[in-house]
Amino acid sequence: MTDLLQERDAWSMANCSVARTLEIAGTRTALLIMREAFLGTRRFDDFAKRVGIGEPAASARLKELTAAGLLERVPYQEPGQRTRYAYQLTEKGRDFLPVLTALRQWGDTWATDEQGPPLVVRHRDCGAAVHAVLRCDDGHDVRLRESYVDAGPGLIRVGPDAPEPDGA
Amino acid sequence: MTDLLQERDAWSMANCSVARTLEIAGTRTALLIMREAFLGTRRFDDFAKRVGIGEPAASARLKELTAAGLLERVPYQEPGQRTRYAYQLTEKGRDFLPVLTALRQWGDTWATDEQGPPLVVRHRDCGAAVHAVLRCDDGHDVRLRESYVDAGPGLIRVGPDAPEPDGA
DNA sequence: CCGCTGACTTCTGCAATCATAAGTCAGCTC
DNA sequence: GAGCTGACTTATGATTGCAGAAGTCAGCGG
Repeated sequence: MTDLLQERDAWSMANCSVARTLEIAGTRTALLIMREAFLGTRRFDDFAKRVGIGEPAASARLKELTAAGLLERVPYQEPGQRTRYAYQLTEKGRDFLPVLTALRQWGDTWATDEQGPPLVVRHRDCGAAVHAVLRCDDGHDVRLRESYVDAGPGLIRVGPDAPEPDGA
Repeated sequence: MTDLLQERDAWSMANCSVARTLEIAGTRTALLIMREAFLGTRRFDDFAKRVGIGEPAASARLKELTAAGLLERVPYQEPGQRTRYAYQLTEKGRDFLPVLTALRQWGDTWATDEQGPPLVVRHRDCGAAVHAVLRCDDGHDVRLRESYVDAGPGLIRVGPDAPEPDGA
């Protein structure tokens, strides 16, 4: 463990990846819409009904997530019906699955009633339950408290010994 | 893949683990405070300053997270100072790390500027970067689109063939 | 070319969230 | 026991988020 945390006040969180992710999809309704998308929902009315939100909220969130590239609007046509549009996950959106898995897993562990979790996600090949786990690039499992924080290339230092503190 | 998703409207999301997690820590400020806690912040003023939020918001969020059991208020005393209280992660709070790791990772991948991510989390033993990955109980890596949704013990069915639809 | 339907959008108003600034409080130092 | 300091709490007002209801719109069927 380095002493990077000792100088915590010396770096800015302006470009924090967690904060940026939350800017894009950090509201309750946006995350629930992403959950629904992973559960196979594709149509506007179904999103609103199944997430349990009003149409204005569904509209705003779907528009934002589409603009951010997590969802895409694709035309489809049922026989004898006019062309309609569905919202489906892009690669960028599908890559969001670990976030939802981690959220679901935490809720399964710490916020479930006696009956247990309502849903179980299983591996297609073997049927075993899927979990989000932490692993390092060397292939080791990383348990809680077995990690430390290091400076990355995008770290912005501020304060006394910083190059040029432009912003706060 | 079962046809569970076909009957999507037949089950309620009242006890959805994702939704429950978001009820507890689903706001932007709560998640950022949890991030700060993992970065080692423990004191009230530091939380407010480093997260970049006002004191009322910090106060409310810390109170909620403490009440929910993710943080605990512990007394400490610096020499020559009166007793003060610090907020530190409980086991329940530490178990939240996969959520933040997944959020950070998505931001690192999809929302970083040219300079790259500001922080890198490394494995204490080997120094390699830590990631959130999906794995099944049989030990297989689960890639995107290699999972399906199954009914869990807590699934609540509603509608025509449901036992007794009490709520909406 | 008219009515119907699913997919939105707009309107209205309420409730929650948040920052700024000012006020309170406890208890160690002196 | 008065002052000081960190840790909050309490106004106040702006902003955002949200629901419900009503309105718009496009295009297929008839």
